Amino acid sequence: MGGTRRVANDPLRRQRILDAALAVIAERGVHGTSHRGIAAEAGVPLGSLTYYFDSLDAIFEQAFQQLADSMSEHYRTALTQAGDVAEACLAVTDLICGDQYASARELTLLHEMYAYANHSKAVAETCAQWLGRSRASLSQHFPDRAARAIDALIEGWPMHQAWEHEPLDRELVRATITAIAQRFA
Amino acid sequence: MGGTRRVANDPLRRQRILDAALAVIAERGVHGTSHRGIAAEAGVPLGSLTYYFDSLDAIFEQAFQQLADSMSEHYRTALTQAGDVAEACLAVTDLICGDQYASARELTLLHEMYAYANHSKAVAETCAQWLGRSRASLSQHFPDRAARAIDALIEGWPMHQAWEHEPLDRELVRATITAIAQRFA
DNA sequence: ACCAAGTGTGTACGGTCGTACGCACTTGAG
DNA sequence: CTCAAGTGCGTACGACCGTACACACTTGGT
Repeated sequence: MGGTRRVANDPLRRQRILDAALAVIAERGVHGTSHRGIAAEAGVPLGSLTYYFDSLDAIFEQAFQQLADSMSEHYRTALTQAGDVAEACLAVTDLICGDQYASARELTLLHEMYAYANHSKAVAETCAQWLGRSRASLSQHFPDRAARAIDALIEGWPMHQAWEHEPLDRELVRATITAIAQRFA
Repeated sequence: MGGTRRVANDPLRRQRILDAALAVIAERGVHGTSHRGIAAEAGVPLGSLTYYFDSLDAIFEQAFQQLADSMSEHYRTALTQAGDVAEACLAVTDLICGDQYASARELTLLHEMYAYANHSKAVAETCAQWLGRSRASLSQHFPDRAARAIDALIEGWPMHQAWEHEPLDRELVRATITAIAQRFA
């Protein structure tokens, strides 16, 4: 029953468009991102974008959703690998200081996502989910109150660092995390 | 010597344009802000914008500079009024939880500024200055290491809160600040 | 009074944007 | 093979954008 089934010729194209969108946003910001820029970056014709996505806003929404998903996942694995609280503190320190979470590209994209979320209901929801998942990862090792405080720190420290000229003091970060963990143990 | 001196008819106009720019950015984001939108908000003709400012980027740069200045000032007075470390901890708690620094409007504008700074040398410099001044205010009461950690928290916590549904736990914030202050006393 | 020069604005132009849409191509059912 | 239906794309259109600029207005010096 139900009509004939057709198969997409290029099922990866949709994904490549989303990747290209994030690349353009990282380089030029949401304010400098257009259908044509994304199409050029992805190497697909302009018509493809309107075929796969309803609007430019829809592209942003789904691209940011993908960003949040991949960051949540990275976040989760980093904390799941930790065996005890001490290791968890170290994992968090790496998250803050390392080039993994805090790479310039991811930080830039995060800023763009937060800015965009203030004007998009859908992306605001994405942010809320990403927040919830990051706290859930933290809760594997820390009590709720500590998780909240540490989460705020993970957010704020790399953001501050983005405008700083000197590198982040790794030992200072570790000591701060440990102090919070002990305070709310 | 030097030609004749002329006087501006409306010396406040420049300032009103900058205020209008921030209003439009807060409401529609940088990506939705145009010369015409700002002109309508300020109640001035379109030509005024190109007369007072070289380009739209220049307007953004100066509007964000003004934002950073006013926030730095608010920040500084809040901390200067504190008499000792305990009062400073309370002042910081207010900064994080209160509606003053953390009002939805200021938070939105901050997100927009950070996002824009990744693509503008001038605004990046504005961010760096604003960061330096906030840490200087903190240094009135806290040693350098504590100031850095607390500063990160002030940045991250309200940002996190923006996507949270329940209100911030004021007592948790105070306890965290105090713990950091004691750890690096 | 007259003029040079600074102040302010309405309009228009070239360009880019988001999106719609007609058309070619592909494919599986009959 | 035939064809209906889904897939994919080139092009075009109306809207809006940033900016330039010609032109009026105001004012201080002479």
